[in-house]
Amino acid sequence: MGPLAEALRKLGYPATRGRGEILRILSESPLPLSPKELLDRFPAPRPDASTVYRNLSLLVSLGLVRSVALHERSRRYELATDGPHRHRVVCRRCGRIDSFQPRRCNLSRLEADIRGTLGYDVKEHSLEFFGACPKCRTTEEGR
Amino acid sequence: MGPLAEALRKLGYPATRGRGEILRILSESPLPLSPKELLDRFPAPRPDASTVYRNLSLLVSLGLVRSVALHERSRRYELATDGPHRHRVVCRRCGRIDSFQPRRCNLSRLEADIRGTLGYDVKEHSLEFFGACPKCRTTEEGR
DNA sequence: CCTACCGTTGCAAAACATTTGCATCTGCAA
DNA sequence: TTGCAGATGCAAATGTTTTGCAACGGTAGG
Repeated sequence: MGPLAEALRKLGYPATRGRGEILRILSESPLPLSPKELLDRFPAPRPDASTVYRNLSLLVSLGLVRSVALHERSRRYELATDGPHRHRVVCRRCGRIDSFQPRRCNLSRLEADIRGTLGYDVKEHSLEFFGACPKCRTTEEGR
Repeated sequence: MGPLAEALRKLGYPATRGRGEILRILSESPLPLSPKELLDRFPAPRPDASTVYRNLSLLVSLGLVRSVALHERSRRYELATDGPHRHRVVCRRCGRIDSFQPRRCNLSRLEADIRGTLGYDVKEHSLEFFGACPKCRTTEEGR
């Protein structure tokens, strides 16, 4: 029984198989997954889609999982428990996604500005880059 | 006939009423709008939702409009033609959205890193902040 | 100003994503 | 081992976005 079961139970929620699998699958994926992709990677017996949605939203509200918005039709999800968050780079041409960990987010200054100007207490941010991946870049040059 | 009609025609697409209205409505909104909100602000006769979707995707592909992802169920859209892009601050509690224009995006260094490390030619980025707005902050303090 | 053509629009329906109600089942604590 | 709160499966509702098709409208050329 992993630390996730522990974390869940500590928060007062049963550590069911579905929840454990979601956390395991996300932890094994280098990229954030859509609910559909997540479901596809479930070992049999697969839970119902509604169960996956319900659990994702529980895990998000508990802070164990976080959503990633890549301007697609559906959201993606990643584990929020290992280390600082990651940033994404998406290829506009072929859809390839890469992620990287910033040395350090030098956005604290900007966050302080926001607090001063707009009065928000900023707790999180998300930052995504869009462009052309190495492969598509060379293809694109012949335009 | 505005400069938008001109821009459209220059690109080989008819400047229809629907397209003009989308650009006008977006230009008058301080915040990015969902397709639904956009439709709600159309003066009668309102176009069909499918027309709005079709035109949004055309305008995005032409670079006149851009999508904004705020981790919601549907995307939002904003004008891409006036000045540099804006960043968003979203209140996790009440959903309030504010936007601001960064003095300058000091992300060029990060973009150079990405080019060097991952090989991407980065053309755009989006940055959103999440937290508690002034009003919700005071409410929250009593937790 | 008129015409023909191509692309756009409305409408209906399909496809897809997400949420909800309810009866049944399961994890957990006593 | 039992009881109960909460989780799950299933079906259906809801919301979002896409698509097919026939009718319509904007534009360029006459």
